[in-house]
Amino acid sequence: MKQTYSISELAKEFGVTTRTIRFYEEKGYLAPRREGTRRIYRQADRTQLRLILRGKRLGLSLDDTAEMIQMYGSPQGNRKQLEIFVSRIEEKRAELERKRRDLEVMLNDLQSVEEKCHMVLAEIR
Amino acid sequence: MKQTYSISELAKEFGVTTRTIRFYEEKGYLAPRREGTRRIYRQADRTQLRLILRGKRLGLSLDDTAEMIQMYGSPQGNRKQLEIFVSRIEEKRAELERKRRDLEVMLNDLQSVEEKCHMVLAEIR
DNA sequence: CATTACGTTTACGTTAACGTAAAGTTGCCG
DNA sequence: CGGCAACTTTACGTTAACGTAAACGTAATG
Repeated sequence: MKQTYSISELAKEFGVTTRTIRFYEEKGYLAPRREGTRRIYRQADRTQLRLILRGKRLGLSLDDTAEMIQMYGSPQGNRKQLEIFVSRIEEKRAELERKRRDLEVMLNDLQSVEEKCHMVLAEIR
Repeated sequence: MKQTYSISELAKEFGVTTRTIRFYEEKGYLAPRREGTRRIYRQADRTQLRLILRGKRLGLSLDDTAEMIQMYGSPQGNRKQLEIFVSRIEEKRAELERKRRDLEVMLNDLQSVEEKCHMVLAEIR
């Protein structure tokens, strides 16, 4: 289990370009250490990148994803702030739940199409 | 149950702008009838729009979504073609399954954060 | 008949998320 | 020491998915 990674190692591992990784840093979503001018990524950076890419796959904007990642920290603030926070979490959850329903429907549709195909194929023979 | 809709009715119903709907038509993903110059949308168009927006919510590109919608038709072609078709379906399914796993994880994470919040809130009182 | 509401086409503008190219630095290998 | 491989910064380019504005048509309403 490696401790640190170069930018191209990370790029390779996650199937993105180095430009993409630098772009995320440029936007403030990654902050690797430096060794001279070289970027050094640690486990935490790697995790951060994984979370960003996960959000991306789900069609979230970088900003939205970053907001979600923020939420993963331990909850702080007074009662009022916490309640606001909870309601923001609820919003995100509602959005994700909707995506999940959409996903279920699409998967069902695909499956039934595939079954149809198999039936037609079985008949051809 | 209405038979036809104007563009702004559809826009309102789905929470998009008329520009968006015209854009989809411009790209060939919608083809409403005309009454003079006015666009008239029927149930099939409405369904088509719903499917497009569903794909969008899941972060699919318009092209990808259109490809999926295409698949919903009844399967055609000879054996070879059908087998290729099935494997394309499988690819889509794999992609969607991955999204689903991503979603599950994010939802779990959000839930546990929310629980933490409630615990902190309970302690504050 | 003027205004208001809704529709149309045409066309240029905008934003997010990178791609791509140029030009330079660093470290190691033969 | 020459050269390649991997890294760097800077900066302009690109694409999808619309936004926005102008300029016009039509039809119902006060």
